[in-house]
Amino acid sequence: MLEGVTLDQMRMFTAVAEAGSFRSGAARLRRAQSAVSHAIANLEAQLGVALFDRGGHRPVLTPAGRALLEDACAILLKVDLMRARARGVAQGLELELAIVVDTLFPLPLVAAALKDVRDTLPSVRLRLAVEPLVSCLRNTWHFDGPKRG
Amino acid sequence: MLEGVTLDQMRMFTAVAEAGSFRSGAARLRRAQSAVSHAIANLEAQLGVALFDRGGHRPVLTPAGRALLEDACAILLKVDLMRARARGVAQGLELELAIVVDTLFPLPLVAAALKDVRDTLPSVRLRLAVEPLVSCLRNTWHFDGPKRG
DNA sequence: TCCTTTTACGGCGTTCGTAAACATA
DNA sequence: TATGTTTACGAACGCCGTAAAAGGA
Repeated sequence: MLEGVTLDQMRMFTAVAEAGSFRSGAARLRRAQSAVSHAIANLEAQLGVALFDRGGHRPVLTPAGRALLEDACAILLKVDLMRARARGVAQGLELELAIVVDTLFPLPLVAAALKDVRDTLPSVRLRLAVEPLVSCLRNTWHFDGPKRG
Repeated sequence: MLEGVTLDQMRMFTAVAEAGSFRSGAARLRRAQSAVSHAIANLEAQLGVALFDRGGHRPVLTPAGRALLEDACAILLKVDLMRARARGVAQGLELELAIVVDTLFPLPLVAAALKDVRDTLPSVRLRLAVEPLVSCLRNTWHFDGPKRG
């Protein structure tokens, strides 16, 4: 409690912000309201900022809260991405991203995008095909999400 | 311990990776070696990946460890940035970033970078000076890390 | 009066530290 | 043998949940 913003605190924070109240935020995380209340209070103490305005019946984000909410969301997103990459590496299952672009689409944009993907997710194997758009409908296979286990 | 990667674990992880050993990593964080050992073991269990290869006398990063280390560093960086922004907002103290670039450096790049900074950190006041590089050495002040407290 | 948040208190889990056992060059 | 990591065990700290109190509409 002396040095430490926590990922759990951020999860509580985003849940409350999205749900609109401590109660529903707590319900979303299957936690008691008191736990959420404590966590948010601690987070506010850590940051030295009031995240919510408790003036009214429902808590409403302060300007600081709005700004910091973006940070929290971005951080949680990155954590999920890290876990996802770890799962991929752990299972040895090389995720594959197959992309088919029309011959008319500006290739440099695709190249730049793929480079970003490669930098962010080195474990993902990329495959690029440039074809007239009609053939896409015949050649691409159906994709319904990653298989588990 | 069933669901939760922790920021503390990531701090331990990066400290060990940078220091080159559990012992020196622990020393850097003012913690006992056992604490670091436990934390890293838990992190590995959470991610389902071996982060270090304990074959030799010194632990060495596995390929997965190298990849995930980048994620951890990026996350910790974002957390620090969030805390910094919170401090700025809390104290009302407008942080100021003074940048001096050589006259030969392509200005559009600087402009783009400053725009990004402005988008990410609206509370930071930016100041840009374009000067011949020699004057930098006289005008910039010494920087030896963030002050604490 | 109803709904929501905060506070009090007790239990539980996790983490940390000291110290001994183990492995490697 | 010396350096460094893991394991064992005891203690402390923090978090969560139940329940009662306080604040708005």
